[in-house]
Amino acid sequence: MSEARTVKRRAKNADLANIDQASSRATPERPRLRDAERTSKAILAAATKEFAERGYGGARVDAIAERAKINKRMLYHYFGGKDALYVAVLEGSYIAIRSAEARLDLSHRSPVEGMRELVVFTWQYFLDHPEFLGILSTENMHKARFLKRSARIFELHSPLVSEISDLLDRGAAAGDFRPGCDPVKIYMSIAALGSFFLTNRWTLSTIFRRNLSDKAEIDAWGEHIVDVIFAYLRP
Amino acid sequence: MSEARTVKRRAKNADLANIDQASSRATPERPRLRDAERTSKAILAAATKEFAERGYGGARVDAIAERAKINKRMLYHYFGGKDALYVAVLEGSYIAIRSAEARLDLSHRSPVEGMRELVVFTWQYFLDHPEFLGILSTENMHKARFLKRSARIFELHSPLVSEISDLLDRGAAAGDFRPGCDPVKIYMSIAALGSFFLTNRWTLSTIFRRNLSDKAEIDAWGEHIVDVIFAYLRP
Amino acid sequence: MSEARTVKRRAKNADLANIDQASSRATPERPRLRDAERTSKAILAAATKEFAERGYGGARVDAIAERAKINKRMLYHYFGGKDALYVAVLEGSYIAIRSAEARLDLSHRSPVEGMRELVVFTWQYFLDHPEFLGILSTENMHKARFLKRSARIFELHSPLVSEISDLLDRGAAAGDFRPGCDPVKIYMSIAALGSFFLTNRWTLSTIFRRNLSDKAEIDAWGEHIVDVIFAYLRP
Amino acid sequence: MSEARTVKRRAKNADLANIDQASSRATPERPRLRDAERTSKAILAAATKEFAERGYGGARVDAIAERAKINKRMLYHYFGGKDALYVAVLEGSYIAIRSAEARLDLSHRSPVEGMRELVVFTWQYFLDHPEFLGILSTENMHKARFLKRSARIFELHSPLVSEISDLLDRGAAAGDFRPGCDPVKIYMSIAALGSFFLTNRWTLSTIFRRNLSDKAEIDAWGEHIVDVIFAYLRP
DNA sequence: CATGAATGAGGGTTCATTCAT
DNA sequence: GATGAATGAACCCTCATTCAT
Repeated sequence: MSEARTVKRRAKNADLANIDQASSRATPERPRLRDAERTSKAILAAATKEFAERGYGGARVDAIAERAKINKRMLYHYFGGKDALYVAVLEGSYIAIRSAEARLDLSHRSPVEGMRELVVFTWQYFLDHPEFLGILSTENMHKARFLKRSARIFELHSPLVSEISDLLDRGAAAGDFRPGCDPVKIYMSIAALGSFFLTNRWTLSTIFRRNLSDKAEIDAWGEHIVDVIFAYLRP
Repeated sequence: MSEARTVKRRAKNADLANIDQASSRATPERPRLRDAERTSKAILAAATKEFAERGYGGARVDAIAERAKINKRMLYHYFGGKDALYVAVLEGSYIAIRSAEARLDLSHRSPVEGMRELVVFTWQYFLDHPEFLGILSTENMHKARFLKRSARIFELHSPLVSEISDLLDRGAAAGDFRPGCDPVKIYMSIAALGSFFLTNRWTLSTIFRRNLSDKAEIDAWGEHIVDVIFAYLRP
Repeated sequence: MSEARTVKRRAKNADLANIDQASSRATPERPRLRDAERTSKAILAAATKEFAERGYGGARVDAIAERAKINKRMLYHYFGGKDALYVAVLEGSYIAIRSAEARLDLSHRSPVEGMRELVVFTWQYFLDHPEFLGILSTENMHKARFLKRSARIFELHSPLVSEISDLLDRGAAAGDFRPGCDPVKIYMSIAALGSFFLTNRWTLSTIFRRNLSDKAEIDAWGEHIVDVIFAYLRP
Repeated sequence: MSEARTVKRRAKNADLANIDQASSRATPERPRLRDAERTSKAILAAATKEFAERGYGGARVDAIAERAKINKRMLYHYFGGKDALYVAVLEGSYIAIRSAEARLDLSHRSPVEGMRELVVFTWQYFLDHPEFLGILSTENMHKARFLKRSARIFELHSPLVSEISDLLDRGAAAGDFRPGCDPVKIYMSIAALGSFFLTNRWTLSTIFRRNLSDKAEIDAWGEHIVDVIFAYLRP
């Protein structure tokens, strides 16, 4: 039986970059009533945290509802189910980082300056948005099963590749970078160094008996990434 | 994991380095002897796969029993429960990689040769043992809660740091490497570049529309890691 | 996600004709422990009642567990789920009536005697097994969705058609029945008159203000069926 | 149904005989007038289908609202709730068939002609109004719990009994029918043969491997009903 | 040592209904 | 009158674990 009724409604919020501000509002004196947009943003923000912290399987719908301070039923009302909510979180996470990245405006900077900006931004973004790394980790554990469904995800990323490519070309032309670098490899190297440190710092801190969550260690690693990338780009 | 179940038994198997051989038996002519050891190895191997593929929360005790082709009750008999089994898997995974690493015998190689060997070995090990990365990912999602319990995990890693340190010192003395490099940072960089590519290749393949599971891409990335590390070490 | 794990186990009891005796046992002093056969029969008997009374959708898994006095979990252990349990009930119901019918041994009776026996048996069976009619009603509301899955259901019914066909042929040859009657139509007429009265007596009693659940009414209807069928068969 | 919800409102529409025309309006030139009546008829028509197809328990209030293309809240506004809506559907269904029947005007026909007319009409009505049989089936599964509440239901049916009684008396007097037939039994036989075939054809088609939804089969059964009834009435 | 039946505590999801606008 | 957001009570099902044999 179990005649699955099709989900009628999906997330309405295209731009999820401002998840953090979801709970702020013009009229705080009426906190949580009859406000569809606020409710759905609150659900998304709560779900992002829950999924990031516990993974898809470990995330609890009840916990999301509680975090969002909404009735569990609303989650189904707005998103249709755990799966669809997760997909919304996933897309929202990518949209958020790519939107922030786009604001860097790398094309108007010198190659060296732009590259440094990109590395520093990426590292800082990872630091400020641990949920993003958590979501990625979870999604990869599932071999990107959900992300593959997303039609627009590639288009979202082509500007990033173009901008890095542009930086590399200009850098090579100016003699700042060695020529022939693959922009995707560069980005992946930046992301690898940043992401690995932050997501794996718990086991790394244990096996090396060194608290990698200390500010000093974190700052040092940020500089390290810059050093590594520029050493690699050095002509 | 959230609901910490009291662990009643612990793994009885000290040396878990030979997980791979779990299902083979040294003396097939004596089929019913040492079944206890064989059973517990089968459980451990099955659990390693299951935990790596699905994470702690997603792993199913029934699935482990089925993979190991043993009665579920045996799992409790030998390991005491899901938690303890997971800890055994975790320790076993670290022991396995560190044991293999130790066999590299870096101290008898030239700095450049030894460093290349370490990078290549690490990359190859990650490629050959996807469970290892899966286990790490899971454990970090739990902020190394289980690993912290392990007393001997630090000792397991100090030889690694020493050997890298020795390589770096010898390399700096010989003028092959720039001086002052932190061996932990070097190892983390190697691991970061390898681990990130492999664990995140699913989402990366999707967002960049480039099949990173292709042999050519994998091989290219292996060389890329070597390039990056040596570029960074260049005096 | 919801990675549906395939049901591993199905009802083990092929012959479900003796559902009623499911709860009787040789050693009643140990009522409900570690007895797989008894447990699964108890579940089936309870499910048959529940599904018959409330339909598929209205039946509650909890209610079945309570009726069977077993832990709800066992129901999934033995049958895999509500769907599969329902299918087991459905098949069991058909097997039960066809088994009882087969014991009539119509081929050794005279055509008139045999036909009367069939009509009376059918009526009495419907009276004694209200669950059967309830199950049929439910299954038809779902347009036999589940029954269609059953491979063996047709074979189960061909002996019935053969036996009625034989009765009709012999009756026609003896001049007792008019020739050319369709055995399926005859059976359907018998079933129609019996089934309709019993399943619809609740509304019929109300609209005609006549208590059709009275023994006198029931007996009279039984005779009526015989009259109608024989009137139709009269040469 | 088990959980009796207190009915707060009742259907406002006394005459439900014209359910079929629910969505047509007499005066299309005044589009926004009498929308209340139109809305309530739309709800009723939608509910009739939904209840007939899925039963009381299986029917979804949301589905009814969607079918009727009205806001769910309106359903509560006009009918008070699922229970009361169901009762309205039930009464409407009976009123509809009895109204149509009354238009047969059996008292002005010869006994044989009238009886044939009644049989054919009933069969055709069942064919044309599958919802009616679905509603009856559902209501009987609940042992006519809701129908019993209806005060006027008996009066609705006494004309039918009278007319059949009149046919039988006139037929017996004319030597066309055997005397002493019970009009209720006759009607129930007609209904039984027609209803059983249609409601049970899904399982019957499966067990006898014969597609009873084929036009040929349906037509043949209609004739069969006439044959059976007249065989029974034959003096 | 080994088996598989049994269990209780949730997990995701759905439903009829009410409330604020 | 009409809308759709909000709710709490189930409902089906799953899981790690224990118990009897």
